[in-house]
Amino acid sequence: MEKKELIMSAALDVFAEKGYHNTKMEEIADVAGIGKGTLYGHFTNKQDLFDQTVFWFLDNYFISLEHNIIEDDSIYDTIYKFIINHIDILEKTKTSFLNVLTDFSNIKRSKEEIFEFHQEFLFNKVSRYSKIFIKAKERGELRNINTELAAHFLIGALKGISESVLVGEKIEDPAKIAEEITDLLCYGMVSN
Amino acid sequence: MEKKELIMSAALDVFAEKGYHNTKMEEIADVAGIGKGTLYGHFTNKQDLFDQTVFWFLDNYFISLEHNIIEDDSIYDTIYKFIINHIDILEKTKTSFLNVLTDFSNIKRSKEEIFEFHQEFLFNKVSRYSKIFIKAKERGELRNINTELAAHFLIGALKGISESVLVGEKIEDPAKIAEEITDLLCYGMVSN
Amino acid sequence: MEKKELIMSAALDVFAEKGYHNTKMEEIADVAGIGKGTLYGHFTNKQDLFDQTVFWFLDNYFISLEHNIIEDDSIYDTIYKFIINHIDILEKTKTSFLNVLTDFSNIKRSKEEIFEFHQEFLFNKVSRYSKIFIKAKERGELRNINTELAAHFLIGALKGISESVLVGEKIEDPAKIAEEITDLLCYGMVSN
Amino acid sequence: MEKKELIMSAALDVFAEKGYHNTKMEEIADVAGIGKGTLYGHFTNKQDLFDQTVFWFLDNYFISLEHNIIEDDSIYDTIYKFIINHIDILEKTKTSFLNVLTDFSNIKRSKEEIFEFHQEFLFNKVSRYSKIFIKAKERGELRNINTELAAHFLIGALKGISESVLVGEKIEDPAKIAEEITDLLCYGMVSN
DNA sequence: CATGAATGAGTGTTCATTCAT
DNA sequence: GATGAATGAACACTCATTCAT
Repeated sequence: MEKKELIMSAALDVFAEKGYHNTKMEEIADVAGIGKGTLYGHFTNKQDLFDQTVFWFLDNYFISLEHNIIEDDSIYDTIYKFIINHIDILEKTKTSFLNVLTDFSNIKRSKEEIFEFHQEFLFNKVSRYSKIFIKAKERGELRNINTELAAHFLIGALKGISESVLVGEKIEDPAKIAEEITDLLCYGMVSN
Repeated sequence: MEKKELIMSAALDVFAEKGYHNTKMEEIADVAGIGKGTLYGHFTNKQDLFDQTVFWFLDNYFISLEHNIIEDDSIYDTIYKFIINHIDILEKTKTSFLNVLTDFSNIKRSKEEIFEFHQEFLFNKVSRYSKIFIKAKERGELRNINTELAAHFLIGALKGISESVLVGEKIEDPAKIAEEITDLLCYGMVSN
Repeated sequence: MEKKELIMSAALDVFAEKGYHNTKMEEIADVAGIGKGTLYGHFTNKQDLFDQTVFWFLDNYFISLEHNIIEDDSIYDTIYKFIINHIDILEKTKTSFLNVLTDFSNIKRSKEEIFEFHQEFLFNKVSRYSKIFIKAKERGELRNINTELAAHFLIGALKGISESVLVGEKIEDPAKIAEEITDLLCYGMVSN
Repeated sequence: MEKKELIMSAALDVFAEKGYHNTKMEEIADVAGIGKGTLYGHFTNKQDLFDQTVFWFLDNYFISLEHNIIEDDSIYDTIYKFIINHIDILEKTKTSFLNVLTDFSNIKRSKEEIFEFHQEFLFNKVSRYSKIFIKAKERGELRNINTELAAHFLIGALKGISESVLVGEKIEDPAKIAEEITDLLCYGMVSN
């Protein structure tokens, strides 16, 4: 792993555990096992380190999220694998990094930057999740639903899982949760 | 409005716009039109002001959320009114205060406090939303679904709406959004 | 007791226990059982309250110090009674207020004020103690010693007693201490 | 001189001149010619800086106090040299730091800390001064006097000298003062 | 290129003092 | 005159960032 990734990996851990404002550059350096000054050779400043770390994490997250999913998978299988993969990542990163993402808007930025960031980040996030629904719709599996909305449902559920983990709960049966989410998303809640 | 509410109202605006760490006590005082020192006559410290403001907002939020909803409303009508009310509150508070809530865990607290808070807050939040699904289930309107999960779906959708507003989008047609959400939650996404 | 003395009495207790800078005007008011604002009806400000309290205490202290001492007393008897009276006052005020006196110079004042105060206060203090030695010298009881110096010896001894009390020690045998001090001052320490 | 001593030296000057509570960390930094933040690299906080400075000063003070004193010196010579050394230190430090010492108990501490400190500090101080009397007693030079009491006499006299300096007086003739103090302590004040 | 000692701008909080009641 | 809610100046301390080594 190159130095820059080493730093982002350390930063990910610390940011995720403490949030942006409670994370000290020195602690990141300590966790990375390097000197404080070295951070500034790779990143302009704290905000830059945070931003790059988040996008680096997201890239990895979305790649991992699609692990094992193949083109032909039904929407059911796709979501099911999403959940399993998500829980897997949660356990690996040992933290609910997703929670940090909300921090994004709380970093001191100008209104314009916040706006721009949200545009980019939210679009990025939602569109990534929407993708699967759009594909399924194209395959004719789905009714004419609002795919973005479905993405938000899914994100809400994943957030709920993350929060449970954050509170210290152990995910005993990922398969069951995956089934419940998929079932509810697919068939709705009303009795026939 | 008594002084304490005046302060919390100002705090709500500022916290929601800037997040906990970027909010200066002085600014809250300025917005409230009072002196900085006066804040400390009503709240122990910044964190206390934040905590009380959040819970005060939540209480009002949940009361407003149930506005117009009557006992006999079907689950469809209940959710529909939820959405409408939520959008209404969003516009009134002019901020997406819900986003601040995530800040909660990011304020410097001991692990134990974070844990305790999350237990209390998340349970509070989820259970409030779950309630309507539990009731509907009791009335026989729903399949044997996981009501907490449904709550997370709904929260995800509401969060999505909030984020849109945060990004500056205007909610053109609340009714349509309400219908979409309710429809998707009720009937799922698969084509029968 | 008139209001002003009531206040000074309360101030004495609090200043003596906590020192000037750790004493809050509100606490003095509380102890005096009056409102905070009332203090400012009797004293210009905190410093004025402190100054007046100190001089008021000193006046009482020096009066009490000479309790029971009569014109004809020998220097031995005079010092002996001084010690006894000093210990008595210490127990009554329950604090070693003398320690506060050193605080005088530590209050924020201009160089000139500090100078002026010290001139007045130290002169006052030392001359009061010196007086007895001067009288005794006049009566021919003493050698041609430096009376101010003798006063400092005595003050040092009294300070030592006060400190013992401050540390929590109980003065078991005032008479013995009084005898030791007087003896040492009178006859010196060398073996004839 | 290493950085830490440089800081304590500056702190000594400022604390001695203004007292604990009127001394700003920034001023100490200014006097030391360093940045405010640097102080915190060497000391935990203001109180820690004060405590360490006091004990550092005391160590140096007591070493200097015994300058030139040799084992065989009579009690007279020992005290004489004490006074001369004390005046010498006073002039070198240009401040009456001894006055600061009284501040010790006035810094905000818990009752327990004050107690513990006094125990340690006073014992330290008095026992250091007592030492010379104890030794002289062992050599048979002295009557069976209370050595602690003699120490308090001496401390009182030194305090008196310090106060004179504080008030701006110049010590014209240290030798004379030393003689007077020693004489009075040795032979007492009563005429044969 | 790496380091970490040094920096100083920035902010939460205290408390003497004021003044409307 | 008495009150105590309101005020805001003042200060200890933090931590992102720099730069000499």
